[in-house]
Order: sequence, then C-alpha cells, then structure tokens
Amino acid sequence: MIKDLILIIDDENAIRRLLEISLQSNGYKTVSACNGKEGLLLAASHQPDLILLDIGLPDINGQVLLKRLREWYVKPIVMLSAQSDEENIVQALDNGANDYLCKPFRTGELLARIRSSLRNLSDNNHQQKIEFDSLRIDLSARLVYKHNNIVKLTSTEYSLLTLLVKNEGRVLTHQYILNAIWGPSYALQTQYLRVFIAQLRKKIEKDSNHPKFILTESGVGYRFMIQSESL
Amino acid sequence: MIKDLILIIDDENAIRRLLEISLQSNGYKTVSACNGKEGLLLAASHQPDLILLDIGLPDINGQVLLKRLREWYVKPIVMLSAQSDEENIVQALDNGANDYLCKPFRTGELLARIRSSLRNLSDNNHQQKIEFDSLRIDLSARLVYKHNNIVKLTSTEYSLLTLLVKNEGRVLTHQYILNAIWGPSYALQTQYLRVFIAQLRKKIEKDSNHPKFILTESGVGYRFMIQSESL
DNA sequence: AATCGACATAAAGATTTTATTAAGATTCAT
DNA sequence: ATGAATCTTAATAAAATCTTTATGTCGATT
Repeated sequence: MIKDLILIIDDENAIRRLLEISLQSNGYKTVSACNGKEGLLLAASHQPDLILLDIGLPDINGQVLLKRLREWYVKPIVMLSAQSDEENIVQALDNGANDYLCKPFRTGELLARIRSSLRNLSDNNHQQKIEFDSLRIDLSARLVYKHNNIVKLTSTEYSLLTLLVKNEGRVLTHQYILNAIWGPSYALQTQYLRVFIAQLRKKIEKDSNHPKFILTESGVGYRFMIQSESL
Repeated sequence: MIKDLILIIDDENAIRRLLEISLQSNGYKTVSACNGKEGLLLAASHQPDLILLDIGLPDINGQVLLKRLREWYVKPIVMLSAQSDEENIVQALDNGANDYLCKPFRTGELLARIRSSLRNLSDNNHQQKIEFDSLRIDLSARLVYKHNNIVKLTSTEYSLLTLLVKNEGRVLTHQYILNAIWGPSYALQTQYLRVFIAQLRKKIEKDSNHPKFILTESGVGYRFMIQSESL
C-alpha cells in the first residue's frame, strides 16, 4: 500500500505542526507550505494526492489560490478556515473545493473527511494497469513496457505519459499539460513540452514519424489514443 | 440540461418540506421518504443522482441504512443529523457518506455541498456531447466525429464549428462570426470566412454542394441546422 | 442572354507551429 | 568530487495551417 501524500498550505506554525503530526501518525506522507506561492509550487512539483488549504494566507487570498489550483489540479482539495460564514463556504465549494472545515476542527473528523475525499478518488482511478496494444503501463509499480520489455523513462517522462494515458481520447492543451507537470510558471514553455513529447515518442512508438499513441493536435495540444491499423 | 434527481430520506415533515422546496426551486427533481424502509425502496426504484439521508430515522438506524445503501449505491450520499458528536460523523464518513451536515443547517451551504458532491461525480464522466445525425461533437475531448470516424479539424475550424453548433438554429452574421473567432480587426474579411466554411463543409458534410448542417443565409451569414432528408 | 453581386472552391505563397538534434547546465548517486 | 543521467535552451528543418488571390457558380435583374 502506497502512502498518500498530503500537501498542507497554512501560515500558522502551530496548526501546520499539528496537522503534520496527526497526518503522519495516520500513515500519510506530508509536505507543507506556509504561503500561497510556495503552495502552488509544491502542488506542481509533488503532485500530492490531496491538498489541505487554509483560506487565510498572507500572500494570496484562499479563494483565488483555490481557483488557480483548480485550473489543473484534479484531486481533492479540503479547505480549512477560521471563517464560518456561509458566503465563504459556498464560494469555496463552488470554486471546486471538495470539503470545508471550520477551525477549530476536531482531528478525528478531519481525518474522516480526508479518508472520504480520497476514497471517492480511488474508486475512479481504480485502474492499476493500463494496456494499449504493445504498450503496457503498471501504475502501481511505476513501470512501462513495450512488447514486454521495460522502457526506461525519466520521472518527468513518466508523469507526462501517465497524464496523457489517464486522459486517453481527450485532447489536452499545451497549457494544461505544462501546468499539470511543470507547474503554472511553465505555462508558456510550449517548445519545452515538444522536446519531451519527442523523447517519449522515441521511447514508446514503433515509428516515431508516424506516432500511433501520442497524436499532435496542431495549435492546441496532444492526445493519447489508439489508432486503428488502417491509415 | 437534465435535472438531477435527489432522494430525501427524513422523518420530520417540516424538514422534508423545506428540503423539497429549496431543492426544487434550485432546479432539482426530488423524491421523498419518511423512513428507512421506504428510502431503500425509492433508492432502488428511482436511482437518484444523490441521496440526502437523515441519521435519526424511526425504523432503521441511519448508519445501518447507509451501509445497506452503499452495498450497491455508488452515487453521493450526504448525511443530515441533529447529532454533532464526532464519533457519529467519523463513522458516517467511514461508512461511505460523502458529506455530513449538522442540523440546523444553512440552506445555501447545503446546496453548495450538494453541487460539490454532484460535480465530483460528473467530473469523472466528463461527457459533454452534442449529436446531430451522423455528426457528433465531444466538447470535453475536443473531438468531432462523422459516422463514428474522427474528423481532423484545425483549431480555427473547431472553434468555428462549435460556435455555429452552440447557436444551433440561429443565424449568425458574418460580422458576428468574424468577431467571435478572429477578433474585431477581421470584421470585414467576409471572403476569409467563406474559405473556412467551405473547408468545414468539405470535412463534415456528406455532399458539400447540398449542405445539410451549415446553411448559407445569403447576404447575412450562416446558420447551423439539421435539414430534413427531403430536399 | 448579359450583367451583377454574393458565394464557393482550389491552389499558391506566407506564416506559424511542430519535430528533432545537439550542446551546455544542472542534478543525482556514488 | 566525479561521472552519468537528466533537464534546459537554442537552432534548424519539416509540416501544418493560415491568408491571399484567382476563378467559377448560382440566382436575380434587366
């Protein structure tokens, strides 16, 4: 069983410490940020399984940060807040938060709500192994095979491939991919993405001049898809 | 847009009435049960999109009913309860509830939490599709099909098609289209638009000399519409 | 039938976007 | 600290798309 990683974004040291201890003693890995900027960076770099986000941060308004995260982050976000006014709660939930807890919160309830949020997710991502023709991806082992031979991928290449594969059949825009893999500050580095796509194709495609898996949508982005043989 | 159906299971008449009115006035369909047995039956027969379940029912304990429902019901269940003790909350969430609200609850918050729960569900289904005869547009995947074959459209062609489709049956003037797709500085390039319309027709129409989807409104603009076969 | 205006279409050239390579910078493990 | 792996940047060739131009069609009007 792989431990879920939870990103804590909260500026109060005491609370952050409390959260880290409670979560770690319940089998989660944690990573913490004490302001919004750092939170965004860590979310992009660590790809946490859930984010605990305090609404009252010093640098970025919590609702704004929530929206920024939701531009690409699809896993659960649980809000924490000293404010219990309905307007804030409703706004946060409508901005894409999965849950909203008012401080002071009870640890047991928080943990239960985290379990609930993660459960909903894992039900859907249930797939541990993905197979397309000669390509096989074992998500739990983090391994990729081509014709039963292990393909050696760097961590970035692997993230990119799984992002594409998890959205099979869907066009992902350059922006979306860059946000999801490299974080918001890379949103305009399209050329950069191309280099990695070329790299990936060289490793997983039979003929990288006629890609069968990773298709280009010119001017828009890329799409992972199985092409019928007839072409 | 299809209305979501919400099943309310609560024994207090006043609360049930309140819920029905709030939900209906917010565009949901509702069906109500005043005890656990009836709730189970209605859940099975109506397949609601979400269940609001009061924990204090006369015939069956709420936690037990929750577990019984979760044996087969996979959509969101939101618990309502007068009890705010942590043990009850934790137990309900661990038994598969998606959320837990303590009475008296604020209507706005309840509605926001319902929206949040339903959104999580539909995120996974990710399906926004439009279909006209042999033409199918999957907006979330950004793909267009003609007789189940993917039609390769450039980014501009796709924007143009979706603009027309989203205004199905309505005449869009040249100016309006040029402004919407290419921006104000192209407002007079009518000829330009014709080139793209021709291109689109070639790709999506069966016989581009007798367009069935994209109709010309001479001197005015274009209109997307299904024409009957008889012509 | 000839003329006109609005529209359709094809094709050539211009521009943008993409693929690919390679070299330098950085990171990582030992 | 060192070498290997990986990331990042830059340059260039190839491909796709856009834009313009030219020409042809259709229907209404004279």
